[in-house]
Amino acid sequence: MKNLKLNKPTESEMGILQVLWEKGPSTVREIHDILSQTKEAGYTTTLKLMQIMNEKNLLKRNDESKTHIYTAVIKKESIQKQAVSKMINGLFKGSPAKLVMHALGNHRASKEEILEIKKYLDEMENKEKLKNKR
Amino acid sequence: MKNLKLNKPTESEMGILQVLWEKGPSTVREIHDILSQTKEAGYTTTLKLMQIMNEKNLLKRNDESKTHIYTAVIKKESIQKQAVSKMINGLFKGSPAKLVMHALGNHRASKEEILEIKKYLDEMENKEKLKNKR
DNA sequence: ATTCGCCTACGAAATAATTCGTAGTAAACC
DNA sequence: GGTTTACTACGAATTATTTCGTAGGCGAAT
Repeated sequence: MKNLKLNKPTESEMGILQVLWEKGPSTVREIHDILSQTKEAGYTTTLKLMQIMNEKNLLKRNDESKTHIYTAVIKKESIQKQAVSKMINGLFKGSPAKLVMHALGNHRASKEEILEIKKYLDEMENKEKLKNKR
Repeated sequence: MKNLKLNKPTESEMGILQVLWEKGPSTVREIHDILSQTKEAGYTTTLKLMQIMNEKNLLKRNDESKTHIYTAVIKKESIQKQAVSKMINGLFKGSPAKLVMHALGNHRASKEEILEIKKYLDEMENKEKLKNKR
């Protein structure tokens, strides 16, 4: 049996994952350079972190060449889902609508985005209706 | 000058805050009993945590009677706002709409809630228009 | 007055997460 | 060939967070 534990990434690990999701497979150096723009940290710190993440199966790596290339194993969508759920269950006590309005209230959305959301809501309502008919 | 540091609550501290927000000012015992339903922990652990939070000014307490009563100092709204921002800037890279759709996609919203959100969106659009007219 | 139950205070252990120094190695360079 | 440069490996220190045992106090019940 494989070691497929459900390891949730720590705060710093999230930082690394986000860069990997954005850039795709990368070397430690690449990740580190990007993270350095925002955050103070030594190179070996980033390296160590990524090694640990590799052990935890958050990342996998290709070490054919001397300079290893890391890839995110865990999918962004799964973390997003998990994070949204946690927030709705915790901070917004079961009300997705409250979260939605907070999100829209504090972060300007473009007209296109607003339309998109409306469309999405319409679809939800239709599905709802269909279900009730049965 | 007062010690008003910007202490962000840890994971466990969040648990306590959430109960306090829900129930209002409470004793350690009350908080602990509620947390115990979900999570294994000794009473003195909860106590210690709340004492620390008091020092950090996350809570304040009334110790007139032997059994102290704690109140959340930090407002739920401010944490919500902070959490939503973090999520939009990090996981959803600047797109509130994506977050919104994730939230609605994975957590059933009632018809009323959907209507409410639509109303909210309409208001946003109107404000937008007014602004453009000026 | 003694015991019992519940409360606070607080040190300190246990655990988790982060950070970094040092050593070793291979390729590139002079 | 010797030196410089850029990597990895990894132990171990540091810092943050969580957990709990133990001591002492106060009031109600016996």
